[in-house]
Amino acid sequence: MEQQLFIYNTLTRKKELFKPLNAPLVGMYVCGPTLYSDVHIGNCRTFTSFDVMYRYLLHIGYKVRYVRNITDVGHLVDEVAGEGEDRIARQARLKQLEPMEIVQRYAFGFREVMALLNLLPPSIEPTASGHIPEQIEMTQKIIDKGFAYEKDGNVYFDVEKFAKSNNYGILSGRNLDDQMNNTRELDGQEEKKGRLDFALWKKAKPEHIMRWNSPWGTGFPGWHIECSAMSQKYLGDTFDIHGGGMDLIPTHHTNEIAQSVGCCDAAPVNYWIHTNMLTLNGQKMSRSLGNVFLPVELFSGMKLAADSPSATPSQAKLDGKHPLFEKAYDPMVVRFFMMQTHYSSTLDFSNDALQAAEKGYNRLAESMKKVSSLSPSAQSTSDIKKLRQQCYEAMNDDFNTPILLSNLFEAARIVNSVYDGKETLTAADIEAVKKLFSDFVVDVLGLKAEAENSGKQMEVLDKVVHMVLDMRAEAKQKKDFAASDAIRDKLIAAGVAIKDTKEGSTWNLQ
RNA sequence: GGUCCUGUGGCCGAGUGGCUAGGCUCAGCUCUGCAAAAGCUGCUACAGCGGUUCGAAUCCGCUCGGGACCUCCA
Repeated sequence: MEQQLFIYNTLTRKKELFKPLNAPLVGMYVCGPTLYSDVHIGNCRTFTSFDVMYRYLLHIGYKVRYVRNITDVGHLVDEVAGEGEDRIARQARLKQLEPMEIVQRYAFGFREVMALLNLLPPSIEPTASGHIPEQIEMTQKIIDKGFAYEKDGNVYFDVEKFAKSNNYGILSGRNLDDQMNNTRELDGQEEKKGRLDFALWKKAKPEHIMRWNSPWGTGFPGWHIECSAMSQKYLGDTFDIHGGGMDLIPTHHTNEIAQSVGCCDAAPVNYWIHTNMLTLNGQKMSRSLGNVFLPVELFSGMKLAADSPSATPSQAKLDGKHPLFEKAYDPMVVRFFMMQTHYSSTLDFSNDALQAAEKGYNRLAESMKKVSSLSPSAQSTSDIKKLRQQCYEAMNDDFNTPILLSNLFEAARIVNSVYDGKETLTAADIEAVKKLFSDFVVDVLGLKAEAENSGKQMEVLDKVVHMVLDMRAEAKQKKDFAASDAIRDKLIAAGVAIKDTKEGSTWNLQ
C-alpha cells in the first residue's frame, strides 16, 4: 500500500502502523445494533465513523470484508444478573407481535436511516438468530476447554478460571480484583460461580418465544457469543479490525476476547477501534437514560407522534415542532457535523453547532460546484499536489477527519479566489482539485453531492421561475425597483430564494 | 468509593515541546439601485497554581471544573 495508515489501538493504547494479516485483504467487524427499538443518533454516529474508516481503507486500495452484525436475540435486559427478559422478546410481548416482526420493523428503519446518512452497506450483515448452530458449537468448545460450565440448562463462562491463565482485562486495562470488588450489589447471581461470569447459553422459560434446541436443553444464546461466533465464521480466528462504541469495551468486547481465546487459544483481533459517545448537553445519549432523539426527528425538525406506527423516516407520523431543534437538518449536514469531530472525542449536539455545520457544509458544496466553471491559467498560485498529500496525511493519522476538512476548506478558498480572479490554476490543477473533492469529500467522507434538481416537475418549475426572474430583470433595467422588489418578495414568500450574481439571478428552494 | 478520560479564542472543534488548523459568529472590504446571497481580508486562545526546559497551551505535580466506565447501552 502506498499510504502508511496509523490507527489508535485500544489494546495497546498507542497509534500503530496498520499492517493487515493478508494485504490487500482486510477483515473488519463492527458491533451493530440490537433491534429492540429505533436506532438513535448516537448509534448513527458510531456507524458513520466506521463507514468513513471503511471508505478510506477502500480508497487506499484495500479489499475489505466489512461485517456488521444485527443482534436479534440474546440481549437480556439485565445482562449481568443473567436474568431478565431478552430485549427483543420483551418488546414482542409488549407490542403483541412476533419477535421477528419486531426485528423486521427496526431493521427496515435502521437500513433506511443508514442510507439517508449515505453509509455504504457492509459486505455481510449477519444476524444472531441465523447463527445459532455456530454459537452452540463455540459454546461447546469453550466447555470442552474447561472455561465454561453448565448449570440447570444455563452455560456460563468461568471468568476467574480464565483469568488464571489469561489477562481477562487486557482491553479495558482493569485488573480483576478491582472488577471483583468494586461492583455494586446485584441480584440473581446464585447460579453463577463467580460474579463476573457471563452467560453463553440461557435456558428458555416456558413463556419464552425465542428458543432453540441445544445440548443443554431448550434455550437461546447469550449476547456476547454471537459476535465471537460470527466474526470467526466470516473473518477467521484472528482478523484485522474490530470496532464498536467505547461503552462496549469493559463488558462486551472484554468477553468476546475471553470467548475467542477460551475457544481457540488465539487473540481474535489485531486492532481494536472504539468510537466515543455522542452527548446531549454534555451527557451521554443512551436508551437507558432516555435522553435520545431519533434521526427522523433531526432530519425533519419535528417530533415523532405518540401514535406513530414507526420511526422509519419514510413511514413516521410527525406531530409538531421538536423542542430541541430550531429547524430540520439535512442528513448530509448531520454527517458533515459528525466529521468535524474526531471519532475518539465526544460529540456534543446543539442547534448552534448544527447550524454552524450547515453553513460550513454549504460553503464547501458551493465551491465544489464552482470548480467546473474555473478558467485555466498558464500557472498556478497554489500547490494542489501538496494539498492532496496533506489530505492523505490527515487520514493516515488515525482517520483525522477534522484536519482533512480544514485542508478541504483550504481547497475551497483557492477555488473561490481563482473564481474571483485573484489567484490562478492551470488546467491540470483544476482537474486535480476536482479529483481532490471527489476523492475526499464524496468517496472518503461520504458527503453526497447535493441531488440536482431533477424530475419533470422541477424542470417545469425551473422554467417558470426563470420566466419570473426575466421579468424582474426587465423591471430592474427600466429602474422600476418597486416592481422588481415586489417580485423578489413574492418569490421568497413562495419559498423560492434568489441570489443575484454578476451573471444574473439564480434560485433554489428554501 | 474504584478506574480512566477531559478542560483550547464569543461558540464548535483539531493539534503540536519552538513554525498562528479549520468551521460558525463578529468587524472591515468587494459586488450591488437597495437588500439578500456570495467572496476576500482581519480577530494569536489553550482552566488555575507550581515545577522540568534555552523555550510549554503541549511533559510532571497539585487544585478546581466537566464527563465516561465499574448494571444494559453505539
